[in-house]
Amino acid sequence: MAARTTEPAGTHDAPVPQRLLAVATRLFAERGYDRTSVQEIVEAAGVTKGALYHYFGSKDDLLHEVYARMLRLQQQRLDAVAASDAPVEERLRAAAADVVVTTIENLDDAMIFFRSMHQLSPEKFKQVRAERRRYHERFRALIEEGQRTGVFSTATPADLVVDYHFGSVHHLSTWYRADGPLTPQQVADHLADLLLRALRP
Amino acid sequence: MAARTTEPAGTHDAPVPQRLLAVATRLFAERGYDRTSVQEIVEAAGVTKGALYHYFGSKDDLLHEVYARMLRLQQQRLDAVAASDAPVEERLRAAAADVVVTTIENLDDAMIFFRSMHQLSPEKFKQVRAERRRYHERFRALIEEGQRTGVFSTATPADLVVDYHFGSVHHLSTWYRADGPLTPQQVADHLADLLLRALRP
Amino acid sequence: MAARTTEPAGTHDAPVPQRLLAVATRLFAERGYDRTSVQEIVEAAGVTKGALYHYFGSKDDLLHEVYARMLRLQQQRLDAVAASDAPVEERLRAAAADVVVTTIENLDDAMIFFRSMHQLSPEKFKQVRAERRRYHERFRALIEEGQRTGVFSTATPADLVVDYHFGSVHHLSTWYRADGPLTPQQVADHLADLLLRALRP
Amino acid sequence: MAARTTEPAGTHDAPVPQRLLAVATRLFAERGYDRTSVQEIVEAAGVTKGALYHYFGSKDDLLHEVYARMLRLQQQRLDAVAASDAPVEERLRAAAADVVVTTIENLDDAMIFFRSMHQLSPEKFKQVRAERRRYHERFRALIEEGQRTGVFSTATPADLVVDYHFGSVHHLSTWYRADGPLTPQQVADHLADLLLRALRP
DNA sequence: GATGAATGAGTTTTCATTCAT
DNA sequence: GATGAATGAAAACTCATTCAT
Repeated sequence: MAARTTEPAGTHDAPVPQRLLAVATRLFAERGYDRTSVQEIVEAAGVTKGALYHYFGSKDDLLHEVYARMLRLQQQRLDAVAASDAPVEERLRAAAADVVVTTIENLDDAMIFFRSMHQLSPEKFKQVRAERRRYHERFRALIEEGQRTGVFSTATPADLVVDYHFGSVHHLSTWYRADGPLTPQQVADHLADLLLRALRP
Repeated sequence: MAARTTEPAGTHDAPVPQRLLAVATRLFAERGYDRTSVQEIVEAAGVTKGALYHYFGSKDDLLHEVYARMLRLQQQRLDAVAASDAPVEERLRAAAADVVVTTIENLDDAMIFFRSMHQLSPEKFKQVRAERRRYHERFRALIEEGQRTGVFSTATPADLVVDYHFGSVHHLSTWYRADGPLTPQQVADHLADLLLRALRP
Repeated sequence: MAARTTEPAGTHDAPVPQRLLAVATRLFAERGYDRTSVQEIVEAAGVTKGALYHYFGSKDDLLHEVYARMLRLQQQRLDAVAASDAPVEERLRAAAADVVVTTIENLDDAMIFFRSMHQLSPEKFKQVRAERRRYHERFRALIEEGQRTGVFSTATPADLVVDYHFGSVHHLSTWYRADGPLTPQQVADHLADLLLRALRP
Repeated sequence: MAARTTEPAGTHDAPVPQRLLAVATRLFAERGYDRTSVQEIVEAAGVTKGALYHYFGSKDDLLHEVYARMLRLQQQRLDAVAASDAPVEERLRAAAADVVVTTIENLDDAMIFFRSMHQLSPEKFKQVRAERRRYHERFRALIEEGQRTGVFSTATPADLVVDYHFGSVHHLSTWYRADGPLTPQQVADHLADLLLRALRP
């Protein structure tokens, strides 16, 4: 927490590629991918276009990098939570809350994730979707486990439950404001609670 | 319902403005607003650029029209449902399910709605957001009514519950496929059920 | 002949597409296709880039148009000459001389033809090559006719004779100068004569 | 001849400058000078840009080197042939055939020679043209000698005869295929024969 | 009402070359 | 000898919009 003040890491005098990525993330979140020009990115990062293309093959690569970073982070956190030996409802609650906190803490990435995915090149899009699906499946497995063991209601297909919850995660970037009344953890607890309550038998 | 076969209304030989709007809706949903050129729209509609600019002041106007149509439709349906004198849980269930069905039946509009809102000009954006807020408030009022009368749990702020549910509605355009296993009504029933179950005291 | 002074037709205030084509032809011949920028073309033609792309789909299209014009002209002249009922050696001599005169009279086109063919897009390249082949075959048929009837020597395959002659035509753009000692017709007569002498039995 | 298998000399692990030159020759012939980037050359040669600029002052230098190599080779072969004391028609036949064989054996160089000459810097262009002219003059001297001594017809200026023959040599890179029906020597014999037949008094 | 030629500022990307290490 | 990061100018092409007809 000490070093982190207002600007995202890597904005000041970090190595060029990191600086470019940090700046691009901010701009993509602010104005959208298509409305952010390469020119704006390099100006904000204080380098030339040549430098950008030295490190990234295309504007699309920059976007993909944002996704890769996010996917890596989320998969790794979910794996950690799901592997604990707590009861399944606690594992699900932890996972559901954790993805909310992580999303809020990286709200720029999240906004880009949900809004600009279809602007990736088709092949990169496929790749991201595949990784995303793996993530969803891990999450769904928790719900199915609870349904099998009678802890959760089977009234709703697990698939749909997953989409229900991730819809609300997705939506966070639309309404959550850091200066609002609730801390990330409070929001996370509420949303996880809603999920668990909906699953009561 | 009778007339709806395969093509969206207004594609064939409807009056020019409707035809333009229908074509633009499809293209915006398919490739995104920024990636759809005015040229593509007029070609697909079989008219010239001059004709488009005769009826619409700008490309942005076309997008705004999509929003206006959707907002009008949803507000009107919610008003109808909320005004009934059924018990509050039934009114909420009906409203929650109805917005799902309506969204699925206008999935192109919905996709555009959630994905391209920030591409509206600032003033139109504000206008749309304001109408959207009114809609949410109406919906929230139902939840608050249930909470006041003890029918719904007060564990979660009504605000958050609304966002929870609309997150899942928003998300529909990401995963719902017409050729999937569930009909729009079945999805709607499940999602409304999840909401009501989460609200059980 | 009256109107033709120094500038190629269509340079002054001809319709925009013709003007663009005339200017592009000159520049492509002067500096080569790759070294001629679209910017230079539109500046020389006194229009904007948008106008160019209104009429031509790409820079490549402009190049293709030069080829199409040249191919049309040559094929039509060869057809006329070959269809006469003069003895075969006279028809061959006329064809051989005519292609030289035509080439010299359109030396810019010819230079582009031989130097920039491989810079066409692959599909257009194939198309041009196919038309070119038809032309060569028509020419070869004359030689084969003479060989069959004993007028020409059969020492050399007709194929090779065609390539021999067209090599020299191709080469014209490398060495011929309008201010040199020989008129186009004189050069044509000499080259046709060399061909006919080489074919004496 | 013994060592020549499939790859051009200097491709495998020859010293860096030779490797660069071999790779550049292949790429220039394949895609043309302007369409070959320095990056592609160094990648194909397995070295870095720095290395290239260590040995060659510019991309243009690389092209010039191809020309210098070709010109050295041809001049030296013509000198050898022309210096023999055989009758002039035999010397001319030998020279005419030899340049064909040499060109076919170095078809990449030949293609670059005729197609990319005007892409040299002006000063190098002049230099190459001057050497080329010397070569042509040596060749023309043979024809003039034959004309003076009555062995060759004087119907055509010697100049034009030279251009006629070199046109066909130039043209080889356009049509000759190693897997075609004729060996290089057969092609050479035919073309030399055509030249000699055309020169019969 | 409607056309389509034309604009001009914009887009992403490429590239030969340099230079501190 | 050799590296590879960085430059800066230029490349082809796109696009929403306007306007004389």
